[in-house]
Amino acid sequence: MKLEINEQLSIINRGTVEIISEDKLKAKIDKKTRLRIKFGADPTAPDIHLGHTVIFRKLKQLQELGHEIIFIIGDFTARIGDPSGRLQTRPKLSHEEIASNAATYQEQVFKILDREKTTIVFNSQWLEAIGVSGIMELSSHYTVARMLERDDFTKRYKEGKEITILEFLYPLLQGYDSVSLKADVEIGGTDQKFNLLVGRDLQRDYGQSPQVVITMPLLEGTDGVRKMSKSYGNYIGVKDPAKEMFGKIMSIPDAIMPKYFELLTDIDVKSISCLHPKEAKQLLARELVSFYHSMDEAVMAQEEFERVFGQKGLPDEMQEICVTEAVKLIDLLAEKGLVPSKSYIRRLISQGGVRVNDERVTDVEFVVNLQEERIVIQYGKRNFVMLKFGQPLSVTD
RNA sequence: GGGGAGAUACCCUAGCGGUCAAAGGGAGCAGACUGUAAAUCUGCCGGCUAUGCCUUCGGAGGUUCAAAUCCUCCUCUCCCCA
Repeated sequence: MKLEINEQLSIINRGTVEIISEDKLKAKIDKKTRLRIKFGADPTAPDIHLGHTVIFRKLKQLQELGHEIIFIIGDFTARIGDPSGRLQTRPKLSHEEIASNAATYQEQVFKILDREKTTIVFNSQWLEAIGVSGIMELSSHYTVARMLERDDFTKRYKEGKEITILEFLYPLLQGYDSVSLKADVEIGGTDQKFNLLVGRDLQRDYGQSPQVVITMPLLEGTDGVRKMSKSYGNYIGVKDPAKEMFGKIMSIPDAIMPKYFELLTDIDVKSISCLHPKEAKQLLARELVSFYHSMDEAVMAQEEFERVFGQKGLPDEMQEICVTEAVKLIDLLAEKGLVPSKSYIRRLISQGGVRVNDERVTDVEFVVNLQEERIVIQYGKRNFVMLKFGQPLSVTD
């Protein structure tokens, strides 16, 4: 159970970008076997994607090493609405939304972390109480010049973009969390480095031993370039259905595959180097789908993937639509809300991206006739719909 | 408080009275090629009852036959000075 310090460190080191500092971490472990490890997240968007799991996996490892994971739900900060987006202030979340976000968040997090061994706290517990005088006290511990050292602040400042005071407050509040919790270690993405360091400074100012900071790499999304994020549309959600997850993983560029293996699985990266990239990617996809769904679903997802994209076959489940009379393809898809607009589907057709029963449709005015038993429409690379002859749902009008 | 610059489609950015649904780049989508990889080539990329019509260039008014472009007010952002 209890490992040698060096063994512990080698586990902790795996995949991390930086530990500030390793010596201090060693000293802390030496002194106290069970460290208080802090990680915070705002429950603004409840959907967790693989990018987030990089850190959760690290927390899990630390948990297995016997340390205490303190998971902060930033309900207070979420309520203010994180302004770092840019021009638009995010809508302020209500208590109910935060509560429900926090709940779905936890449900996903505990696919990785051990619920029993995780302490969950809400930062409103202490931030609610500090009040204006608390903020004043807190802000006196840090200077504007130091704030502006932060990369993105510097950049925005130079580019003439706005920075609100609230944003200056953020690192301070986050740092204050560390003070309140007397954290030994705080872990975060590399983009959090500054905030994590502020925590150290504040702890020192408040007479505590500064926390050790561990940063983890940001995982690129399915485009392989930008960090995985819901707003870039390049994310793979842990709640994504098995088949979708499988497909998304297959679409990542080869170049970032090793990184995915390293940060998202326990598979030895070296062991995949002899595989054909496609094989390796399938292994990756299977591994992840198995973890977040099940082995069976992973196998099924792969089978279907091969069939649909390898052999141009059909998925075994498709959305079904009931039709009662001959309709124009365009109207059908647009009215069912399957495509954003009629212009969109028109374009798709004229570009050869639509097939009806495997035959490419070239006529924009194409009318679906109901002679055939079943009609399968493929629009775009991965969207399928099956038409069924049906009775009208409602006769009244 | 004073002075200056600016707000353009998902993002960045041109346009500065008609030829503007608006150049260019990125992202995205589709086709070819493939391994739903990369690279490359091609096309698309506001909406519609579609050779035309409608709504868009921060907001509201105004000038004009005609406005993203000119004027007025408003909102917001940035810079310089205090």
